[in-house]
Amino acid sequence: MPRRYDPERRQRIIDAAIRVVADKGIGGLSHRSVAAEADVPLGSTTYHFKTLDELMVAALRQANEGFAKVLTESGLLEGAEDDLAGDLARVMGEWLGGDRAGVELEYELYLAALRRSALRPVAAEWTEETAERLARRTDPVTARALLALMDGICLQVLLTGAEYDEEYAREVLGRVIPRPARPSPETTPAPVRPPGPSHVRFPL
Amino acid sequence: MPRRYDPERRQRIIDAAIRVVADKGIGGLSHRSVAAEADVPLGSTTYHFKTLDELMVAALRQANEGFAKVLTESGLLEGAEDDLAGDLARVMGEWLGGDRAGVELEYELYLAALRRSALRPVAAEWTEETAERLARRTDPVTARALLALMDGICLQVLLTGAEYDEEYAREVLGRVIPRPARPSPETTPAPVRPPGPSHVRFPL
DNA sequence: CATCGATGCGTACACTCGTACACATGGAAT
DNA sequence: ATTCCATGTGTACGAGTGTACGCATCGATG
Repeated sequence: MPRRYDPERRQRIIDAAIRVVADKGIGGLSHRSVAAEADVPLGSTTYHFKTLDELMVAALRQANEGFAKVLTESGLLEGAEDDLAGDLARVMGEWLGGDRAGVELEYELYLAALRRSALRPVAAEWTEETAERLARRTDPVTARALLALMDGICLQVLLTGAEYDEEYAREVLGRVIPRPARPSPETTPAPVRPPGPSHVRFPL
Repeated sequence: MPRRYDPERRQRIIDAAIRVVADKGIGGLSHRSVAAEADVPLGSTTYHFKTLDELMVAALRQANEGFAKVLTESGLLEGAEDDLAGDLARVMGEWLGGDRAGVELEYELYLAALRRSALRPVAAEWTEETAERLARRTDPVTARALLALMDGICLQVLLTGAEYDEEYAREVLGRVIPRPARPSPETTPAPVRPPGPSHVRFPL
């Protein structure tokens, strides 16, 4: 009986759970499948995580760091440039274009909160935090809206199998961001920017 | 042996499947659970739907009509008024405020397409069609963006347990819609009210 | 009437699941 | 040194699963 008193046992189980969800989906998540993937006996997974919900909470917490990391490393949050929409569209592109399975995994766990109330606080926490970080380059309301729109765009891509269109994303994200009020008090509400949808390609 | 040769057997099975998903989630969907709910023998469900994917496709197709119906009945599509954002926000409010379980059901089936490629064409079809209908009151690009944003907003509400804020929705939806540059005098830039991220309630 | 295919019905098999529990082990506290 | 308890291990049980298959029943076709 090797490997007893493994101090990282718990972490290894979480990692294994993430791998399981990544390639078999949430439906394939079970104490047994995780135990096999982590190469630990069944009793070990049930000991550390009494219920699958507990395990999913831990997995979601860890998986959530995926996009957060991309966001951090993009330097987008420190940047002070004007083109926030373009930056976000680019980051989304990198995220979606990179480890697609990882993206699906994150969304699958995130969306699981729809039915599993145990996951809701974690999902809420993540939304809260990300919106807050985003708000550094805009205002809280806009940050939340950008987050919602990004979610919607990603879902359209993932659910329908469409191609991600960065130009399109940049365009519509830009519309959500209020233009910095010009000093001239005259340029009333007009969110300006001629919509010119003519040159925007559609994801099919 | 009553009820043989039931011509509506298939439809009744689909209805039962929807009820099962509605109150036990997709995880609770099985040939047996559906058979019990529809009050038909097991063999009947397996006969009409060889796989659960087939059954889910049928269920999703039918469930998708929920929001579509709300959209139609709202008269939003025929209306020619200016406040499309407000109309959409109102409709969303009605939808979310009404049969909440029904909404969760629709999203659950819709989101299931993330992992089940069999559902993707159906999801894509629905998106396509709804965007098209929406485009009657704006342009195709905007329609798609509105759809994405609405999905994102709904998900934030459903996943985090937050309250739906119609005013907020109206505001940000409005930003996505390009204003036909018209010199209307007093339309204010509408200062924003945050959705109050600080007091998001958790269920439970 | 005879046949045949679509549909319905019941049952059985092999499998996976969560859960429970009894037991082993070793570090920490006393 | 002894005790205690968190942790790890193995096994078993009952419930639920998809699937397959044989038979029953009807409608239509010839």
